Amino acid sequence: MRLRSICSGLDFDELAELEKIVTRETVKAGDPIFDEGEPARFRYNVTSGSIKIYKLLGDGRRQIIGFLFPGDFLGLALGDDYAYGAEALVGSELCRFPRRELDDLINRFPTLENRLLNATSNELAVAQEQMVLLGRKTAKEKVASMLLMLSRRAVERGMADNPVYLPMTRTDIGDYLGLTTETVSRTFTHLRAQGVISSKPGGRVWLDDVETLNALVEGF
Amino acid sequence: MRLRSICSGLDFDELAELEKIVTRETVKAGDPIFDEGEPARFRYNVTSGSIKIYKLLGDGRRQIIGFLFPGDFLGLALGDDYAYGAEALVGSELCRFPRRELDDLINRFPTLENRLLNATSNELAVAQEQMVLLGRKTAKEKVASMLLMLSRRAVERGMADNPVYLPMTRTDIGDYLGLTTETVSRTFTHLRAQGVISSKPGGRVWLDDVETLNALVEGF
DNA sequence: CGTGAAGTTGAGTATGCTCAACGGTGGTGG
DNA sequence: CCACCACCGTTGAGCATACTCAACTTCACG
Repeated sequence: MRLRSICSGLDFDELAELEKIVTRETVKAGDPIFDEGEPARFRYNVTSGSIKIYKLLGDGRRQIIGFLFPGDFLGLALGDDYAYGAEALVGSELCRFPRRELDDLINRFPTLENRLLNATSNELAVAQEQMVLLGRKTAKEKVASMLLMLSRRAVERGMADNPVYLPMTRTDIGDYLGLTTETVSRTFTHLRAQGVISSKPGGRVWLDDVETLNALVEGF
Repeated sequence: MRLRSICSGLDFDELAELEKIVTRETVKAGDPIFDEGEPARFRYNVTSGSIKIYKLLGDGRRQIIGFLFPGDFLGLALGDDYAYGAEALVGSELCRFPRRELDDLINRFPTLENRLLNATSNELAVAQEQMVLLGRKTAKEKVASMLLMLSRRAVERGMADNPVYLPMTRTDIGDYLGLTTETVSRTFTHLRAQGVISSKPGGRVWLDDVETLNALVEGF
């Protein structure tokens, strides 16, 4: 289970080699995993919890470039240093692979490389979708898109699609959508007033009117 | 030369196989290469010219997710359909590979797959950088970032770094930076008035004060 | 309970958008 | 060859969406 995503479809030899170099790591909510610009000594695979990855500008402005959930990779980028920082949103578990050794394995096992190519292509498509959101959507459309994205990803992990769980703060949501906390808060209030969503404490949001949410995402 | 980027580092057998399935395609300025949502029958490699790739919202809002130059790949994304549309900015040449056949070759030649993984990882890093631009930078910072990006990419292709060539319209620039044409135009005027850049007809822009441009990019 | 962080709401503002007019340029056809 | 026309770029005036600053409330955790 803990190597589910990276390992499924691999044969016995490959799995054994991966087991040899992996280290399990447990982090608490708010713990940094690595910082932007730090030497990239490890690559990771999330096995439980949720992680945010972000980039910073010189004056402290922050852009969250992704939220990661079980099965997602972390630290795959090229280059000697991490291109972004990573921090746990809630208590999480990770598989940690020394970069050198994992890259050697990737070169020796084409199945593994193929798996990584798929994961990276997928991440690229998600990033391109996010560019549309950041460049061309309104605050309401941005929030609607995020809610449906989280719902879709929960389904992918075999969870319920409807009460969406938001483990991140309003500030995190703002830094992900290119908005301020205040605007995020007002937008939630507005969607709630319209009867599109309803929320209960603990960061759970019900999607009451998925039709309207979808229309907001598509931009009609 | 025409297969430079996809082929360098490949051995004779691999090159010969690629030659067997490639078709050369020439397009004029403004010609579409494929549309978003169309079945993805081909993958491409740009050999000359420049291409824009973009995604659309239901009401026509457009986000340009990248400009491609010689050596860049096109249509690599997963899925049966193209996730974005592509159109030539100027007269361009492309190498076209039937998707099935190229994917077979990729599976047979790990060197080729490794090359694609690198290209995709690189594109992902660029996309993440663009998310920071779209979500957190001001109009002036966005334009400065784009100018330096084009300068850097020109150098990568062995061209001069300084007079930057802009083969795209103000509308394209706006759709790339998440701005309107008017704001792009005003920002250029402002940078020109400040003595940071100067421009001559034909879309050539001189970067006169690279220090200031860099400061704008880093966000201090 | 008390404390600090997170969330919400309000008032005023600013950055960038909309609508509009005008000038330049390149391509086309008379 | 030149006149016309469409497209592109620029500039202006007014406006709107989202930001800033600020106060207050709620919540989680000791």
